[in-house]
Amino acid sequence: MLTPLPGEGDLGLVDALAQLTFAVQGALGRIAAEHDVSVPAARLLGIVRDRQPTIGELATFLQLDKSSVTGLVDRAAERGLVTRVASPVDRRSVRVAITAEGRELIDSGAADLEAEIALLVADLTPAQRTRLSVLASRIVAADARRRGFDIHATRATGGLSGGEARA
Amino acid sequence: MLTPLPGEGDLGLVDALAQLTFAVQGALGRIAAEHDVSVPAARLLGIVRDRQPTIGELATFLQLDKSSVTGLVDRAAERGLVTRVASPVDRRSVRVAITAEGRELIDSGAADLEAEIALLVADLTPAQRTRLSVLASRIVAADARRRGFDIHATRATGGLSGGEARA
DNA sequence: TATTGTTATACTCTATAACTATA
DNA sequence: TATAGTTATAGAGTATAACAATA
Repeated sequence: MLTPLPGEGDLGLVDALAQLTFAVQGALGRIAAEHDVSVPAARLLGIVRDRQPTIGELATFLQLDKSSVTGLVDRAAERGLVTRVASPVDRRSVRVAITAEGRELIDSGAADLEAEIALLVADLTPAQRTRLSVLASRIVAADARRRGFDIHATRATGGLSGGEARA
Repeated sequence: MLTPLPGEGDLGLVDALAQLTFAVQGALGRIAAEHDVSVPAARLLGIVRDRQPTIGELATFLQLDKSSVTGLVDRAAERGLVTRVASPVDRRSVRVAITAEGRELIDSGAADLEAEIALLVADLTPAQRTRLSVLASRIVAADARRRGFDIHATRATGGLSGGEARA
């Protein structure tokens, strides 16, 4: 048993985390839809907001195949949200950069997400919110470490960044 | 500010929750893939594991369009994981029931998920895990209430059930 | 030879609109 | 008329396999 003596109204750790996940993903999906982008596209913007990763790095960050990232970047580029920048050192490689329009979108979306999360945790006391934040951070940091990512490179990206990595 | 005085290593509530979400969804995705199903299909199985909802009810639970649910059920039925049962009271309506094969798959997947979550929270003390479970449960319950769902109808579905509803 | 990225292809998921059949 | 569900269609996301360009 993962949860020793689950109390009244406690779903148990597994169900509680899974359902929390669906609730947060739902919020992300609604916000992304309001801005006419998909969740993966929003996540891409969250990452390139602070970096200019290569396609391969993005594939690692997002745990997707390179070809999937090609398509993701294609569609975001068609919409003017990102651009491909030729690498000066390796002519096989490209770096993905955010545009002004893309930055505007992700900044606005991040603010919306903060508001949605505030709603979601409205029932918790400030102390409980801090506790949750600390516990979630610890889990994410451990997971990132396990996967070889450097979570401390993370900035406040509105949470749309997903896993962060060191180049 | 949602997070009063974020401490060392604290990502802040928004980023911590969002990234936790991606980590859990990643685990869900890996497990589903191991069983050769998609995450939405696994979620469908998690719901029909304990109920025989109509297409419309599923659409409400999953926050999807009816036509999306039709496709989801079509593909799951082709694979022998669920079946459509004619409603005796309303001949327009169908109920979706899980098959023995579907049940086997979801039971096995739920066990895998429990193991993955255990890994994810390996760094936490038992007391911290309980605390996290309680906080997450409270958030999910409040969200469900807000959306008009009855979370207390929930059973241990391996967390694959998503939002629960009263018929 | 190995790596970076793209292309071709196929499947799943999703929504909108139009439809059928019941109620 | 209204409701339950399906079909037709289109677009996004994803992976695999094969490929071109460069290292």
